[in-house]
Amino acid sequence: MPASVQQREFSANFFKALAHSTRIFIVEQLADGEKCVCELTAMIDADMSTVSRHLAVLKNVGIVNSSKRANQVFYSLRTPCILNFLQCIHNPQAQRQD
Amino acid sequence: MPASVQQREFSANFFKALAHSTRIFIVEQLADGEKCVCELTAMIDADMSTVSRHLAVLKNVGIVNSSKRANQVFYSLRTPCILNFLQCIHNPQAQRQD
DNA sequence: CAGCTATTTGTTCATTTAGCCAAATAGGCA
DNA sequence: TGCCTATTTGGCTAAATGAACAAATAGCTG
Repeated sequence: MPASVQQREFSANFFKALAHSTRIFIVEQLADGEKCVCELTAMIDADMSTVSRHLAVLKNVGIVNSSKRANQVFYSLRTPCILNFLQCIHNPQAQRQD
Repeated sequence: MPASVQQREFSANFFKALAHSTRIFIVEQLADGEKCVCELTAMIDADMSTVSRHLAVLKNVGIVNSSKRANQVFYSLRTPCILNFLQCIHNPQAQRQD
């Protein structure tokens, strides 16, 4: 699994996108199904513009998808394996798969 | 899997530690077994002090272990599930495990 | 002990990021 | 069309990060 320079850049950007507790929260919320910006904003103590930017960061690396219906934008999780990895982070020993 | 605020902070710091292509490279190299700072520095186009700081970042969140032997410090990977996750990042669809 | 090698840490500078507010955009609906 | 709601984007400031060089530390070895 020797990754190329481009692959490493991509991976680093992917991790960067997850490197914020608000974005982790968003990912966890989307595990239950899609949500619009307004729903997420209601759960997060921050401006809607801030939440929108967090979502843009996640979308930019393909972690979430967005679909516009009426005048709302719904975001959904596109990379559910993040959820597995979150478990591994908190319990590394139990998750060895080699 | 509703995480607590502290868990999310921890996860975010974990991802932050991986959010740099040099640190991804280090993790990949350590997949083959432990390496000392000088070996890693020889592979990376950066100052040894920079590599040492990258290793400190990884160690700080428990991604790597270090053990000093003679006057060298050897680093080893403590969270191998990162390697699985790297694969998932590049091929999300193939890795659904639900 | 003195000198050498490996590593870490202090300092500084440039770049990036997060947040808010305000303004712009887009899609209903009267 | 004109208003209202939902969302994104521009502009700004404060804080965090990454890198290099130099200095400090730690452990050999003569």
